[in-house]
Amino acid sequence: MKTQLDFSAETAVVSALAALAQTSRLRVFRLLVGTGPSGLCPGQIAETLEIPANSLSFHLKELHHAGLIYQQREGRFLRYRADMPAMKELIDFMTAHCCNGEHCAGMPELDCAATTS
Amino acid sequence: MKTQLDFSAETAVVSALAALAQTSRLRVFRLLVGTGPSGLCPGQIAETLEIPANSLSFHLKELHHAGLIYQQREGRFLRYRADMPAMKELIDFMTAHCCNGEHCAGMPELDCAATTS
DNA sequence: CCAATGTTTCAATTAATGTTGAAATAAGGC
DNA sequence: GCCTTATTTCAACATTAATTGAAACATTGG
Repeated sequence: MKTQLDFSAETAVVSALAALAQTSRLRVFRLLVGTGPSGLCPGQIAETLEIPANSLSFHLKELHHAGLIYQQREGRFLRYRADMPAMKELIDFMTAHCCNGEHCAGMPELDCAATTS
Repeated sequence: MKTQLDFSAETAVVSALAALAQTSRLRVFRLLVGTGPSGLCPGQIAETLEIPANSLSFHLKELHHAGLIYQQREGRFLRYRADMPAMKELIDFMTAHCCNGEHCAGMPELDCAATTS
């Protein structure tokens, strides 16, 4: 078996990782995960995390575009929730490509000088 | 129990996510994971992924600073390997804060108009 | 010591990202 | 319809990240 990478889900994974690779956004997402199906409105998030409303809006959009959260209007409020299946997919990808699915050991040594033919 | 976030490992997690949130770096890391303990030298990585040597060096440094890979000199070669325990920690963090450790359901509804006291 | 190869650093450029204040939009209550 | 509140958009700015060519450094072999 040859060393080979599967680039199929790559762009989606990179987007999701990038969305979470920022302090404010990671906090927002964790907060939404913590509140579960009830979700939260931007006002509550902004107050809880002390993020200005427009900055938060920007970050929510990023998370939304990455497919990690979704929104639902409720009157004049907008409720955001974490997309748990999407997050599960991300973790599954990471797990699959971290330890090749299960273990992390045992590969034959390669000679650095021997370039791939 | 109150909604509360643990910011302890946050900066490390953000760094690791940021390191992986880039196509070239994700490919490099996945390649190193794939080769396991034998690791690879920059030359091999550059050739395999068709990344210019200096660009690769930049990305390797980023991954290294994020603690996801480590290097070991072997003569005039430098061997890079994925830091599997570090990756496992990252995945564990993600898992813990994705579904609160295990499940993803059941939280009481909150009223958006009711701000946290 | 010199030449050859592998790898990194440097400097410069370009592109992308995060933040902010002010203005605009959306919906509900009067 | 108008006021109030919630949320988003816009424009501008500051910061940071990615890419490249050229030069420098490190190590081995002759």
